[in-house]
Amino acid sequence: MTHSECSTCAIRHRALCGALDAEELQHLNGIARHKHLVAGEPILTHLDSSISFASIVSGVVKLTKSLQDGRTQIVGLQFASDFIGRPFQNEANYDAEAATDVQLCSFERAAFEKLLVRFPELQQQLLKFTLDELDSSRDWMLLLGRKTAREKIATFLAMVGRRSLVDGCSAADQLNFAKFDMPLTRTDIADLLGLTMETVSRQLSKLKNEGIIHLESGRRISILDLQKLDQIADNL
Amino acid sequence: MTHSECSTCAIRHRALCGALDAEELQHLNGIARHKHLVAGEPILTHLDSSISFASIVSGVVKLTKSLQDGRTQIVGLQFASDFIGRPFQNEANYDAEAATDVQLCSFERAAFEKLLVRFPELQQQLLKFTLDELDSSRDWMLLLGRKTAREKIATFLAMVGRRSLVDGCSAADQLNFAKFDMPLTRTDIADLLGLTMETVSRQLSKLKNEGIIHLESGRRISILDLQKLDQIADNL
DNA sequence: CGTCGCGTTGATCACGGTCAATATAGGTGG
DNA sequence: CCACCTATATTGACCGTGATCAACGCGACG
Repeated sequence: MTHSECSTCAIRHRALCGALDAEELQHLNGIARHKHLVAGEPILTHLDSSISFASIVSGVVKLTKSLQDGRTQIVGLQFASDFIGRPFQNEANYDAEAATDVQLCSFERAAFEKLLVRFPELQQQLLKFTLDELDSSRDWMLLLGRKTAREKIATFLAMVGRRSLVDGCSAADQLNFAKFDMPLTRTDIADLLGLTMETVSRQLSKLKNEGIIHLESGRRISILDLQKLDQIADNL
Repeated sequence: MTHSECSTCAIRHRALCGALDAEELQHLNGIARHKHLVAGEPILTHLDSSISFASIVSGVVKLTKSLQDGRTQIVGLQFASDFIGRPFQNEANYDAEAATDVQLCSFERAAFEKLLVRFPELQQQLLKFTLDELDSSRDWMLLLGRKTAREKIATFLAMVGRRSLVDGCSAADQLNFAKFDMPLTRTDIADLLGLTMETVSRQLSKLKNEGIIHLESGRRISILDLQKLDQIADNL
């Protein structure tokens, strides 16, 4: 809940605020509040959007939609430097919740929307972010509509693996190996890929037996052959 | 290929240009070119984006993505007044093609992007459009990942049916009935819903036998009970 | 040490896919 | 205007992937 200094912020140049110069940044900093959430905490609901807007400083956030009978689909995974919230509309049409412990840099709605009008660079950055998200949601539509369970799992592992290479800043020059803590439960993975958790578990076991990945203690995963995963993902 | 007068344009107030006042509109009009495409014609490819940006004046455009082996997913359906193109990036990561005959109001890339910087209202309108598209792509992810074939078809029919109520300006006050020409082939519908065209055909026949819709001559469809479709769509 | 949440594995089932035959509708030329 | 042709759509029989139901394993924590 403190005003910390933006200039030392880990996501200063990758996040939305990266579009602003030092002087403009002061205004954003003035309305920013840091929040820490533990895994499972809701961030915003289609009913109550307690936090209007935020940049993710660390951790993973899942965006979900559900049918009345409980069937759930994760419609977006957000990582450090990603933006959360639905401008120009009081309520989002999805729920957001912390998948891991999460640190947010959050903004109150009215104040943030004022800055959006005042600084076109900020609005342009938000537009770029939104266009990128739209691109990846279209990739995901192809996955959900047309890929097999095996291809889905491979696509997902390659994605998370690559992201951990970047974030973890690993010295893996060969770029064919990754080791990370899976930020999602098996059920979450199922809800992201449009599968059941049993199918997720089976497919992971299969990849393990084929020597493509290694599963130690539930959450800890090693990708032994990232290239092979890419091949499986796109059916090459 | 003519400069027509924007003030008489059918989509003047619903499309991107709706954000501009008469004077600003002159600048946009100056770079606009009208194009007519027949069904099946490509609009932009991830390889060649011959038309950089455009508003749809009439007709339906489908955005598709494919795997190497030919499996295809429609990742977006665009109607009159919708915007086409990928700003801030030379190539889109999808293909766009005319699903029906289409009239476009198109813009050359560099000129349009200049206007985007010059008129923040235009950029804001584009942002709003993009956010709306992101919302509906998330709705579609829920459909693709979690709905049954029957629910998918019902959702789709209700969507197209409602849209035809608006466009066709029908006097259907009861709002429970719609009649329209399906703009997509069965294969297109299958690619949109993540099904095969056989399953699409079977589900349509089933709805027909249940008296919820009426199928005359392939493309012409009547929705006899729109409310019932909504119930099926969301499993109420 | 027992409980609880999470994950794995097995047996069976059903939804939707595949392959194939037939039907219908536009479209073209005689 | 009809005969023909090809696209597109419907229907049927069968099959396979992934869902469902259920038992068991395992680790964390009180």
